[in-house]
Amino acid sequence: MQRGATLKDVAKLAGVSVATVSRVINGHANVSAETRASVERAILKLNYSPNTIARSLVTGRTGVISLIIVQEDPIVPTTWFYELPIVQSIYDYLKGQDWELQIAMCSYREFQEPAFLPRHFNKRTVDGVLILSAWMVERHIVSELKERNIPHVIIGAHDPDYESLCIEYDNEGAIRSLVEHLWNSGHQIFGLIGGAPNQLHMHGRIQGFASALEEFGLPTWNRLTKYGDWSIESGYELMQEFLAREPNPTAVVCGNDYIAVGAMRAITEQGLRIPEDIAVVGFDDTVVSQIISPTLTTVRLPLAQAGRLAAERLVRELDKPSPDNRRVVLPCEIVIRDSSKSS
Amino acid sequence: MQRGATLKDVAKLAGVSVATVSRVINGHANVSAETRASVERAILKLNYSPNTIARSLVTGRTGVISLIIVQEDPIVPTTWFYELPIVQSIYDYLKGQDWELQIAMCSYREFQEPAFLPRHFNKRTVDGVLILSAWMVERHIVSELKERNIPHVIIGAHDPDYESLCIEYDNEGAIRSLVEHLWNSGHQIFGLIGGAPNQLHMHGRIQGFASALEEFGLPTWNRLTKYGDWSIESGYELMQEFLAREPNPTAVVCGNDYIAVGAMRAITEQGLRIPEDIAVVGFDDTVVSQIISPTLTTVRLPLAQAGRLAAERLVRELDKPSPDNRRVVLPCEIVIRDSSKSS
DNA sequence: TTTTGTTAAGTAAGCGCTTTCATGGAGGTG
DNA sequence: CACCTCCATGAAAGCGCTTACTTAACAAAA
Repeated sequence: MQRGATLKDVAKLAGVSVATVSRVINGHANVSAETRASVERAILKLNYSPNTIARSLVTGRTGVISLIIVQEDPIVPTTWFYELPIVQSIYDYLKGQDWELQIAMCSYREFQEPAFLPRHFNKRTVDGVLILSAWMVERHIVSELKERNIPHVIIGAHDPDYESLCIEYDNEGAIRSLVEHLWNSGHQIFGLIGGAPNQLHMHGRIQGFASALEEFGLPTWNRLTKYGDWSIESGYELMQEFLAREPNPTAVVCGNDYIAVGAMRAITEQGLRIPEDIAVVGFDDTVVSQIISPTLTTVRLPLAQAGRLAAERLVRELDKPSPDNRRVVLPCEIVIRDSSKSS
Repeated sequence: MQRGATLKDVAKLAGVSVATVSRVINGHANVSAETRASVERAILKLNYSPNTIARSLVTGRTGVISLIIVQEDPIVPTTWFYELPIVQSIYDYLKGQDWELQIAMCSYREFQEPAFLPRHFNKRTVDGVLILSAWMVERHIVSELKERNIPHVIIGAHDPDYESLCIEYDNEGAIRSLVEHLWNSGHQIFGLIGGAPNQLHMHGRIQGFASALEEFGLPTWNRLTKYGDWSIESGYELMQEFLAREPNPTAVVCGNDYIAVGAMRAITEQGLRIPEDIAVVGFDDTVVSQIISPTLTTVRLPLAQAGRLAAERLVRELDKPSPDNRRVVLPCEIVIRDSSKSS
């Protein structure tokens, strides 16, 4: 870092005091037009720009927001598809509002450790925090944040008491739409192949699955469920299990697109056709859903919208702390493709 | 941000001067063991941690590194697969070294504007910069950085004069291996479907393609090339053009996996078989290469390695500025799958 | 004994800014 | 003309830290 001109230099050149220069810079009233003009001339001449650090020391604000990306443990590269669109939209918004973005990544285990936040804020000096997590944000984390008086917004999850601002996806509604779509095509026996159920996403999807089938009056024995992880392999294996014993589901709802790809593989290997014999739907609308054959019906999460909204809310909270309505649940869009089209 | 205990508080509690406390914190010599112990006790008792901002103001260092992610204009979501692994590996390394990571994203057009860097460093106070770009980093950017005395490393590209530290991929070597592999399977007529040739990646791949074919003694008319963008659609259309007129290539090298997917679609639509009639290879080893049928031969870029290496070098430079060897070219691994297997 | 060196600790300046308080002049009022 | 108000400006404190300089104590050398 090179040191440029300071307030003092500008003041000297403009023939005024540093206080006046500071007033001009911060747009305060009570500065005469001529003084302002001469100060501005001096600023231009010296190519002056204020030292953010010094300013922060006085004001106690840094203009930096921290984004904590909470990840699987160990990290699963396929979750990356999910994270960058959110980062992008957060950044895009923050850029327009003149906030800086600092990022941190950690596993959900690390994140849960009581020592995590103290360590995190030890060195870091930020005004607010965005938490991108697929897991419940534990109570002690919210307390810690409150205690330190750091505004925060949770993206994709919530805390047990819904105390924090949070932006979530309507997983239940999405699953419900999916089930409705399949129901309308005449399906009666539904299978669910889930990913790790400790993730909140999955939790909502499981709930939605059960309640939708209930709503349609399906007997309990017609709702088959299996849980693995989020991989192609897991989908493949669990689908094989479904196929190994009666009753076979005629429609399979998968926790994400990768699981669906695995399931489709298992189905076609058995010589069964998709969607004629078994319909398959996924979740997340990743690029694979358009490439796989048949193309995969799936759910598009409003990732960019979530990121932007979270950033917006945090900035609003930072500008003037106010009790805001706490929870936002964003609707998801179902994307119908060939893997579930009724013939 | 909540204000906690200060140096002064610690000094008072320990019955010493602030200077002594500062010496203890920074591990300076000339502090007696008892004094140190009592200061440390006071620190613990007050749960004190130094104010990074105040420290930065004095030392002129912030402990923050900025990562500038330079993107297509408009943004193409499919490049995200590329960026996050790099961010991840950078972060992982920096975390261990106690550096913070601030990120910025911009289009390559914005990045090239003379006003970009001044504006960027206006507010931002960072010690070093990592530039993730697929385009040549222009001379004036390097000068600006030099002038401001900000160490930097370029990832995935370079500047015209190779003045900056940079980490690149051996695109030429990768293409050469690919061509060699196809040559060994008996192919004689090669097609290349490229993405935007203004990207340095593509540049290296084009070069490598030409020189490899030269090396194998192929006549010029047997090297067919077409350029579009990086999308499935582009690959599809350009492949159709290849198929529309003689001579048809028997092996097609694509600029990335998406282009390859499009090309494969065009080929199978014509009733031709892959790889029997035409072999196809891609680039980037994205998840689609494993999902498409037949599975796609492709090239795996050492993304994580590049990110880590870049971070390492920057930190080393920051710790003790030293003329380092300037350029690193990382080898890529070719991943042979079904789309190019000789029968 | 006096001088010099060494070490532990303190004093105080200052990093570049914001902000409170003080000041003085211009203008308005009775 | 005395008084008050209002406004533009300046002086100076202080945000929390590092560090050059100083001091004091004590030991070793002369």
